[in-house]
Amino acid sequence: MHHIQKKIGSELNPNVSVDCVIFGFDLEQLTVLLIDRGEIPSGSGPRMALPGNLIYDNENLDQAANRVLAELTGLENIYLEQVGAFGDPDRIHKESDREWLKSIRAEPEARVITVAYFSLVQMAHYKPQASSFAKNADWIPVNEIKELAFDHFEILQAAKEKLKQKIKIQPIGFNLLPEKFTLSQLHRLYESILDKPLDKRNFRRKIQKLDILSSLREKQKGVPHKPSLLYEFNEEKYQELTQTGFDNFGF
Amino acid sequence: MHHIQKKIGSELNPNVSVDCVIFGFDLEQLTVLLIDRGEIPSGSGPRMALPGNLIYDNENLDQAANRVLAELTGLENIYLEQVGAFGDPDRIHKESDREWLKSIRAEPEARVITVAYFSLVQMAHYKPQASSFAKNADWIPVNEIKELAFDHFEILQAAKEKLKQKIKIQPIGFNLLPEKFTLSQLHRLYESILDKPLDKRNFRRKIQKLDILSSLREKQKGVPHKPSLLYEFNEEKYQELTQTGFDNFGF
DNA sequence: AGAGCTTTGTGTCAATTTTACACTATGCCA
DNA sequence: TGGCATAGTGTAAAATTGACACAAAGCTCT
Repeated sequence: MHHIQKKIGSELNPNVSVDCVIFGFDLEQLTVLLIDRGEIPSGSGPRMALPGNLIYDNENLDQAANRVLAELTGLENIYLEQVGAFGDPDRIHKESDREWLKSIRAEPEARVITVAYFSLVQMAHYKPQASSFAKNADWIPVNEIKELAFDHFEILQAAKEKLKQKIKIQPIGFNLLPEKFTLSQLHRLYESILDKPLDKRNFRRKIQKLDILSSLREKQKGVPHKPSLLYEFNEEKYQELTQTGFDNFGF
Repeated sequence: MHHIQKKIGSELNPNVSVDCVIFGFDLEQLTVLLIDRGEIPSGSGPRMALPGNLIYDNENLDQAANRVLAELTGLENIYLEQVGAFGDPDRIHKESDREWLKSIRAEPEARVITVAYFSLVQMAHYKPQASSFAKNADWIPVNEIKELAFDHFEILQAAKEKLKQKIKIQPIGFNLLPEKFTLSQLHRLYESILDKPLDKRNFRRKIQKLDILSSLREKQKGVPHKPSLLYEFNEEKYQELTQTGFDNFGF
């Protein structure tokens, strides 16, 4: 991202990049923040790609991922987790990709391995930054994504799977919801991530039994139907729960 | 590993290495194959390290991990799974580490990120290769490992955790056992990996209900107690099981 | 004001799974 | 033959899961 000033005394490492799968939830379905690389000169490859960049030699991988995220979204201190490293020697092959890579200061001929992360953000908090990328960034429902540039589709699949496994073990889903949310929204979220229907009553029962939600004395307003009670995630109660060795939400 | 001939047309990538956490099971506890780097000139750091090496520019990460594994153990086609990428810019700091790195052709000053894998091998299959490393390689019980060179201890922890999670979802433990094994051995294995006691009768019931073992009409011999029946893992039955969408062993 | 629409919120019962727990059987060894 | 060590087995109570249907609340439209 050429608008970012190069840090003094640091160099881009030509061999290692990070890519971020930034998940959001529009209260209906799971979405991912993708970048439209625009019309590509000679290429016919997919236009959409995950945000990412080369790392600097003086930052660690987590820092690099946080940086990429912040440059694009302006968000800091958000949930971020490594998915893994990807990198076939021939992962870059299209002429169009080379052009693109030059634009982010990568050397098109270099063999690059990329470390993928996924992050969970509240879509409402997202404010596109004035970077060259953010202009072309957009939330796309995961289920509508059929292909991506480079090996990004493969990375997306791995990120979805990791998220799926992780949410069975930790209640990280709250990072995707507003502070105040309804049980129905939480229900939809779990269905989206686990990619299967969950019985409404059984879901509610299970969640309530965990006792990690605070019920607010507050209702939805302005909805054209019976308004729902609002809830908040209760970090303290969750900490108590984990201290008992609990690590299985049973989904 | 300087005894390995450099592949024609390939170069070592100075920025990316792989490290392998090679798990074994001595029928009592979980062990890891570590390399003793020997007396270190000026250093006081830990002598033991995970096997690993830089990657070649013409191999992918999985291939590199398989290569490291084969160079050390002579084993091929064994269970291997990525743990993740590690790499603080300052992960190498000791003078002694620099000497060591030179010996594996790494550039001591370069910033290296490493991609960690874990693999599961039958200890009985392990035959040390005639490499400079294998002479000093040895199986160490995981619970006795208190420190390792570089950031390898952190990697080991991550590998243990990954193995723990994975075995709750897939019956990969069989890779650590001989073809024929007893239920008690399997029981001990699960206890070692999950790091908690499991009730004997409940464990046996659960495993048997899965119906992925073939009972052999054969008993242990030469043991100074009642001999146990021997079992084999039944790959076909496991495939049937997974085709029902099964992905939770309930541990 | 009332009818209709949409989503919320709730309980029970049967089936399954989990947990806790102790004694007999078998083969080796001394 | 007695002692030792581990294998192998069953049950009952408690907890969890899965399937399932209808009344309540607020909005909208007429």
